[in-house]
Amino acid sequence: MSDIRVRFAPSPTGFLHIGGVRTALFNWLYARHYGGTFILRIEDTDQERSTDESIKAIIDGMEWCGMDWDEGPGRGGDFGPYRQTERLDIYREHVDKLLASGRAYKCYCSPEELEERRSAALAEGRPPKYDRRCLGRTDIPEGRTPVIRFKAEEEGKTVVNDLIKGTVTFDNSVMDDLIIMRSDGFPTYNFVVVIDDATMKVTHVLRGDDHLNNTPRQIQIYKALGYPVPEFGHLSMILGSDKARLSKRHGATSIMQYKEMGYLPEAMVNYLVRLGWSFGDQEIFSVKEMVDNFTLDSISTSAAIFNPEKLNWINHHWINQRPVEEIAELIVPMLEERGWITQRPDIAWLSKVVLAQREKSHTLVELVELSPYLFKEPVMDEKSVEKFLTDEIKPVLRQLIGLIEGIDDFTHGPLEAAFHQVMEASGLKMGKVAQPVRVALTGGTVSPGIYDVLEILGKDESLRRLKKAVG
RNA sequence: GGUCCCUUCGUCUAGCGGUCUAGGACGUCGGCCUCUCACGCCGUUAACAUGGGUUCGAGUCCCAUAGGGAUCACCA
Repeated sequence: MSDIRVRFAPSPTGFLHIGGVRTALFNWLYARHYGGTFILRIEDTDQERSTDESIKAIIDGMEWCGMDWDEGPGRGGDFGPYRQTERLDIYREHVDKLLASGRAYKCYCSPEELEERRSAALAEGRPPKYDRRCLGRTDIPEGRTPVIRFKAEEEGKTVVNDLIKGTVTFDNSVMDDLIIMRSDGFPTYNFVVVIDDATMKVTHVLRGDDHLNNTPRQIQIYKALGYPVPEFGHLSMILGSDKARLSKRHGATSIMQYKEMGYLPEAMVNYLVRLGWSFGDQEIFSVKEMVDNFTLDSISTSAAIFNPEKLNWINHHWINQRPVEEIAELIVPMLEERGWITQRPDIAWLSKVVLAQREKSHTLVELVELSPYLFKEPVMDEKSVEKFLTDEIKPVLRQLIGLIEGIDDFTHGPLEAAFHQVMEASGLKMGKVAQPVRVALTGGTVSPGIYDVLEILGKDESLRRLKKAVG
């Protein structure tokens, strides 16, 4: 194992977001490619919004995608705990250290005062920066619990040598003294993320580029504490079709929603990896190919728009790649949900359904919804009945019924022979015979190949439907 | 508004100074195949944001402008 250590650190305030999955994926791939360690850490210092259900959603999503972590919830590790609410002592220790060294100080300004000064500054067009009035303050106001601020560098520049964006320079004068511990005793994000990454010995921080602006202040904290500064790599965001940050109004954003919509994890991961990463002209990647070829230098710097059509295409590809039996297993719950089956179906039989329908399906849900007539009485489409189940064709169908009744091996070969016999006798072309049969069996004009439909339905059911159609 | 990031077909992207009259993929459109619908196959469509430099030569380097995004909380 190399000494590369990366992490994915979501906050459990909702479901696992598509953007988060992509960030996790890049970290995971980086770790797996170089034989490093992948850490899952739960950032739950926001007590108000964090929930256990969300933690479960994150874990479920990660597992569904096949991203396993080496350290973190359920796995343990030498640098835990891996939930921030269980690390409060560690943060306190570091705050004290900063306080002692003079790199942090107590601030008694109330939120109201701060807000007042903030808006005043904004109104005058000045940057809203904390004026340090509590730095070195000796009078302690009664009845106020202070926050603790980090004393930022006043002069010079802080340089981020970003693995993806390149060298980014920030002027220290734009950074103010950020609050590292709130009055309720809970530390804040920009502080804990540093402590966690430092104490967990994270070597590479790969995260969304919405954090790029936070990086210089974090670097200052690393330095103030004497910790080595990790490498940073800031991934650009995933956008919706209107170039705005991906959100609910662009459709599904939760990874598990995609599972429910009938997407395969290998398809999601394949699609997501190509959003911002490329390997020549290759579009289709197995997990192994991704791991083998993943490097940071082929990550693009610009934001990418999430494109459902391409996802569909990739999902279609992977649906057709999986063993049919596995797809059959995956659609069982969907069939149950719809009440189309009441007991566990025969997987060998269900696999035939999958085989017949998967080519035209972008998702598992589509595959299922293409097939109601294979599970229950078909709904007869009036126009199709009128057009194809004519009086002229009925004698032909009766002949076919007669022939079919004599078939014991109800499979493609014998069925085809029966059709050809009927075609010869009637002088009709395949299309003229197949369409009426299709309508009789499925209620409509769209279905898999007619022999497949017959075979899936089976002899008894096929004959029943055909007889019903000829009256 | 300040700061930071980004800018090749509608979309994802290849391109790392000459091989680019810019390649692939999704999508679109057309065709072939065909028992329907699809799949598949073949073809089509369409882009270097703009303006200056640097260079013998720029999609590729630099600078402006424009546009987009992010961020400026006792959220993460």
